[in-house]
Amino acid sequence: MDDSGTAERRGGTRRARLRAETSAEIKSVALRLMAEGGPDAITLRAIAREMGMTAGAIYGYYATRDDLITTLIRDVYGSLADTVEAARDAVPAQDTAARLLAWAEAFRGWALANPEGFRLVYGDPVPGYQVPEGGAAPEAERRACAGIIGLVAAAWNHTEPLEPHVTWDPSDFDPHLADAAADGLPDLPPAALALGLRLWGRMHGLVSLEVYGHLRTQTRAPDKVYRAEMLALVTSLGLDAPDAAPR
Amino acid sequence: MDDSGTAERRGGTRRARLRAETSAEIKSVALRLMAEGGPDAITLRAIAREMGMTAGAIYGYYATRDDLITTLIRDVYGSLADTVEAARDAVPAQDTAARLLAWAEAFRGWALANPEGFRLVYGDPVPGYQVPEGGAAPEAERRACAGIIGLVAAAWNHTEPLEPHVTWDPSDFDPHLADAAADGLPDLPPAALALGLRLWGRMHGLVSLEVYGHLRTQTRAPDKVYRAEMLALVTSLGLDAPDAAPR
DNA sequence: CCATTTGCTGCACGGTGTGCAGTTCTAGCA
DNA sequence: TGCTAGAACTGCACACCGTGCAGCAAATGG
Repeated sequence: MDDSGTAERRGGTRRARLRAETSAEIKSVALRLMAEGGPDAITLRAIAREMGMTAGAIYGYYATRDDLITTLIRDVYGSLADTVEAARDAVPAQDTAARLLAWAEAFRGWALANPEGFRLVYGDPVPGYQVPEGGAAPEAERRACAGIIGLVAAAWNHTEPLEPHVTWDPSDFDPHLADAAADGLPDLPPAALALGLRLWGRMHGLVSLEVYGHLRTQTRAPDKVYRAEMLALVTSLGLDAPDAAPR
Repeated sequence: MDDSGTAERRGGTRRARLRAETSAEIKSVALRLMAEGGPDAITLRAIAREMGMTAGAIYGYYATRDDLITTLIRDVYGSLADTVEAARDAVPAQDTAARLLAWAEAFRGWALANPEGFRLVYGDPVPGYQVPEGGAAPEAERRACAGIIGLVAAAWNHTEPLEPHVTWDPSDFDPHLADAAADGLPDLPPAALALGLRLWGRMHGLVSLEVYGHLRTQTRAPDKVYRAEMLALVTSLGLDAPDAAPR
């Protein structure tokens, strides 16, 4: 059925292909289980049961349960980064305020649509999982940070005069942070990096409270609260905030 | 040694006292285990082992493991509320900006000193734990919210003109929220409640990112970032921010 | 002094992650 | 085409976990 002899030339041998498919199926089953029953539902035995295998068989694909979780985090964080970047890029590049709002709304929307994914990425992912050194998904996290900092950079001319004069040192930040954000932007001052992280925290705060159920006990309109905060954020950057109900 | 007959009149019989002590010891051992080995270390068997008992014995004090966790959350959240309130009250009542900053710094300080407690309260507390309906510690959470909203109320005269005009409905918020904050404050407009929640989120965001290890991979000075954000927050309320380095 | 209540043990059940000996199947060579 | 090395998988074991329950011992209270 297949050219076993020369198969290695065009994308790996049949064995390797089957292996990759099984590995991908493990991940997809794990994600499905997580979506259905929460992060606690990710158990090797459940995955194996679903696939008609034994738990031990998974150890042929992932050295340990935490390795599997780390891979899942990488994938999920990547999908988050894709989502917010797509939302941003659906808005004309000139309208920085709208791009920032689109990013922020997409972030909250993704988090509420994938609460398990949000917990996986930003919280205690799963019983007993230990985040590996250097973070679980450094690449996607840098993408997210770079995206926000890029928006800050686009607004920086308006924003800089409004910022309090705190003296920053470039060494206060991860070197990759400035590099990733500086796509065409010659040299962004460290204060802008700090502002980017602050914006990140500002978006993360309300969304995190909401995902973990702390906000809904206090208000019935978390969306309005979040939107008001994001409008205030845009204003604080010196940008013109659109009207309250743009949609 | 004690008057067993009339003991019930002054604080419970000897049996009840011993029972209360054992119950308290269970909690303290659980907290110690959590501080040493993370939230995952809170297992009934480990607690019992530490106390020279059997796991089953704990069921005489707490109906289920989740009940114990809920009690722990209540205690820990209460200690957080105590800490931030004390820090706020150590500052003269007139200086609202300084009181807010003290609150914010105490919040971050507590979170970094008790990361497990922070996870317990604001994150997935422990493997498989389900937050009971209405939240695990509604009383302490209301205290925390009321504290922030009280600070907003104290600043409201300065702040109101700066706020964007979003129309809020009083029914957007939990009725208890306004009640708890309105200690002598006759009727706080809903916009101030919304602002309080937004401040809560703004403090929570950076601290949460830092506790879960997302901030340190991007910056070496999370304290500076947080402080800058809090100074900007104070300014955005229309208050005079103190100098950058008050201590 | 005795009956009752209470606290606890010992054990069982089903669940978990993790290894390892042994078996089955398949890929690739002769 | 047949054969063999090795990959993939099973079955089982171990040590944990939360949770119940029968039974026992001690403290309590009349």
